[in-house]
Amino acid sequence: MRYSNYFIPTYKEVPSEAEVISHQLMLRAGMIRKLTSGIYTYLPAGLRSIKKVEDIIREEMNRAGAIELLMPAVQPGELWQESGRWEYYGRELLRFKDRHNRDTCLGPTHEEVITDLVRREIQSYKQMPINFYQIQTKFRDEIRPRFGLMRGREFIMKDAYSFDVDEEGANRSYEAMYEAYSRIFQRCGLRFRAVEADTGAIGGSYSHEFMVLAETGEDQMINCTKCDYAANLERAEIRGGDDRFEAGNTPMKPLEEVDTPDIKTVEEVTSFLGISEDQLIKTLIFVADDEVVAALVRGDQELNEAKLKNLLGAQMVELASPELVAEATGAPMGFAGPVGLKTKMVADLAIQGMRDFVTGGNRNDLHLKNVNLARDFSIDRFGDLRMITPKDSCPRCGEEIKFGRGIEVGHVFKLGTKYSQTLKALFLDEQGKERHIIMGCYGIGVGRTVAAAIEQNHDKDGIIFPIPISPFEVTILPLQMHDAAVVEAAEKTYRELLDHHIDVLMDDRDERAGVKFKDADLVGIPVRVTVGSRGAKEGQMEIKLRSESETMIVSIREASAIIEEKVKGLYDSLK
RNA sequence: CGGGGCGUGGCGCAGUCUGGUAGCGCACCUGCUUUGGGAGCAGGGUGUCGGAGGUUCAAAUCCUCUCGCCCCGACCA
Repeated sequence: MRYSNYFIPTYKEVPSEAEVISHQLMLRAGMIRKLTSGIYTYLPAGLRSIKKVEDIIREEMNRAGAIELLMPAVQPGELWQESGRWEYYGRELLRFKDRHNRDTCLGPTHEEVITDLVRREIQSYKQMPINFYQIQTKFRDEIRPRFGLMRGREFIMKDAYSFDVDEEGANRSYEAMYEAYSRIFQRCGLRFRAVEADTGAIGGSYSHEFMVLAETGEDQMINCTKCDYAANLERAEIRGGDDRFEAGNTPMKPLEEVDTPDIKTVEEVTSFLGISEDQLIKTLIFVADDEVVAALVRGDQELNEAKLKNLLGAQMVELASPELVAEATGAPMGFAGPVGLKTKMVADLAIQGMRDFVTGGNRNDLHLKNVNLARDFSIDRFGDLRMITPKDSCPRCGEEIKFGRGIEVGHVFKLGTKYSQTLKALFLDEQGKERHIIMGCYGIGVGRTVAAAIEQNHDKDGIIFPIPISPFEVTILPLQMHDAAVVEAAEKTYRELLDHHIDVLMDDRDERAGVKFKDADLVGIPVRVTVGSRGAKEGQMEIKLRSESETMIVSIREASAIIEEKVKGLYDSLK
């Protein structure tokens, strides 16, 4: 490709709208432009990167036995009503009516469509296992799009769906995808980690997120410093025993009412009563699929909504509105407590060992002291409901854990029969018995992968692309376009590299040397070849890697062979 | 949806408080010089000051409404 015949509009200045480095650099390097909030045009160089990631994904998916197809972006609401998600997916699902007034939506994910296809086409155990994937534009009407391609509303995603006859087969499919994902991100030059994750709105029973390690990441995760346990924050289990307190044999003190005028928050109550936060129980009122539920956690700990949802087996949990809290407890927000409360009650395990604690009194300006389990109230169900903290230890081995941040670039789920049940995807087994197909689903954010790679690979001058996903592998900079010797040497090398199928950008613009250097660094092309008047006269040119500071001087005659070696070496380093 | 901020030439911004004929840098066009790390000089073009309404002799500036964007939070593969 010749630069003069191409389009890479670079910026010298940082656009004010961009906060994170990958967003800034993608704008500055002329890779993307924003159309409106969360919606971007991929400019030619950006598209090249995207395509390279897609190609790597295709290769590895095909290698893992998955089959590519392409499903529609526009989907009938009817299907979503059938799966039940029309109601539960929330406002992220962009809905509208077509001219016949039919409910319609833009696909944020494709479980419904693929399951519909499979239930029509797959009847027999002989047709499985099978795994379909596509690389396609998704639309999710995110509450708050941000950080450029990191969280867009319209974005390119690879989604795959596996179909198996039994649990064992489903596990094999899951493992195959897990392996494929590891290879994909390895080849993209990313430092990543697979962590256990909650299943969220997609549903299902088991999942891993592939996290690219980055301080600017939106997701928090923990990992064990000793064993290989790693999980995202929502998922991270609490080690049994960490919260065990010795209740002791001292008798329980009598229940006592205390006036707490306008004292609501944990800090206010504890300082007013002169107690520590772990002597208090927070009573949080939730709505879980239309049912009001009270969830109890220790005052110094934080409730984990994902765990609450799982414990209740609910589709959706939401913190109750102040009006609903008043209705359920008989008191304004801030005075809820378990004693005398009529709603269903669940509690974190840490509550079990507590003795003589403080709770709200379900009356305005009232708290209760010396409250005790069993004597004063009972709990419908106990479970691990709280957020993990740095003080906790690894749930597997008990060693120290570490907190980190990451960017979620991929997610693999075991879906089980969630969708094959609601959408009635059945097959006949060897005995001629009708059974539900066992599913898995697997996603990769393609644009986000490029953004994450930039987040991990850049310096003050710009992007330092891992070669497999760089828009170009090599750029040639003839510094004096009016010097025939320079142009000739550059053209010769350019032709030779093209002949060897190297992706090379020839900067044939009539620009000053500084401009060409700055642009090459900004765009982050991994191998830079410089041809200058002095060198050309002596039959030499320079090779420099974007990731290194040394420059290598080679003869024009050998240049293309050495460049090819360099390119190969960069690829090999990511195997 | 709650809180905060911002909309002035393609980009980055000043001007708004205190109303008086819209400016700077970069970019762009022409010419000359320059030519290995975002050149210099000279000349030039570029704006319904996000939109609508109002106050005023006069509005980028004051008032009302509205649209959009960004950040924090809630929320979310």
